Amino acid sequence: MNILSYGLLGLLTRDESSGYDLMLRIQPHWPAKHSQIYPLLSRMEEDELLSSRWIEQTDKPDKKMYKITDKGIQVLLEWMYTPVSTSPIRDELSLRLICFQITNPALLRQWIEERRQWYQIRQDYYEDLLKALPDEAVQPTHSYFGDYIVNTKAAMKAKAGMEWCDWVSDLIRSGHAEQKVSNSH
Amino acid sequence: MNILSYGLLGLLTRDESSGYDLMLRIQPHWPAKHSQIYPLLSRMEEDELLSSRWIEQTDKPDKKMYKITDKGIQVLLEWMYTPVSTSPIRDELSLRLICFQITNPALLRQWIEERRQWYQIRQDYYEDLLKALPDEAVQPTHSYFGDYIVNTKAAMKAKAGMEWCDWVSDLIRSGHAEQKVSNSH
DNA sequence: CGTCCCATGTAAAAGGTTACATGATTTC
DNA sequence: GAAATCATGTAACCTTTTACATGGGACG
Repeated sequence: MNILSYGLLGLLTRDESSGYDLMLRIQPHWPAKHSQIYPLLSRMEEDELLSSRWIEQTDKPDKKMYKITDKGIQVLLEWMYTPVSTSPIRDELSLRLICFQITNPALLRQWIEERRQWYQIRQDYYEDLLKALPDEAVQPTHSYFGDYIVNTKAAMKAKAGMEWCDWVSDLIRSGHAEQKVSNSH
Repeated sequence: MNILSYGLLGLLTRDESSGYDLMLRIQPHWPAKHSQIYPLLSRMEEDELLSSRWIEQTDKPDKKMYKITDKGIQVLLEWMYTPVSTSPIRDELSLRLICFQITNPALLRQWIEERRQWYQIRQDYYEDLLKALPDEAVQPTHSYFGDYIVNTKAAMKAKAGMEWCDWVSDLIRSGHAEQKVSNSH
């Protein structure tokens, strides 16, 4: 049982879902391909954390709907009371920046511009997800409160990324800077 | 040749380094264990991107110092002109939050508190790295400008994370909220 | 006396990506 | 006619983590 498996179990506490649908639902929080998800679901069914049934469809391919079992809920609950891990952050851009001097300043400007666009797309994406939530999700007792704060986190992180890009752009435009305090942008 | 390999090559454009030292130097930007780095360095030496020599030490174990070759610089430069990838973001906390309702509110408060502390430690860490840089690193022409902006990025991200934690804490303290606009905290 | 830092390596296992494989329906 | 969406699965490969393996010096 890895983190992704628990995440899938968690999604299944809300709705009965197909593997394909679970892939789409978990993507915003934990990118995973179908080739990784289908075997995990099979294994969890073997371990009796999930049960499944085939739904026949006429216009679309048939699908296998998964449901969490009592044992599944128990296993999920046990996980919830274990320490939360923090994932390592790996950004190729960082590795390029620390040696970008061997190239030219235009390349730096291009990277920052591209990255800013990427952050913008991400911010828009998560704000769309927020808009799709019911208004009552802002209340801590609401069942979608978790989605509300998680999507807000992603949007805030993207915004911080954009601010960093703008800060770098200003720095390279002016060619110099007064201070090197990180939170004085 | 994976991203980590290029990152190691990049660090070696600055100084001749041992594998152990490269591990310590790359950790802030790309977490990697020695067991991953040593084989990559060996392979790059085989491919003649690096050369090495043993340095005998009396008080510490002997070490193998790596130097980048002309071929290595060429390969690194080619990589610099390829598209920059963006790493997927995976956070266990997000997966827990979207189904935390099956537990209790105290657990949520605990997770946010712990996460805030973690962000604080990260911010302090990257600000210490910034303080260790020479003052002139703020200038885009300086050889440490890359480190300056990369460490600032990490510090800003950590700060954004803390702001999110505080925002969530406020939400759960007040028990309700007026708006659900992400950038109105 | 135990733990941390230095320093190098290998092996096995787990996690994740890319490619292979199939196939109907819808949309441009 | 091409591409995207829905829908499931397997196999090969690459990346990363954990564990095995060794050993001296410093510090408390």
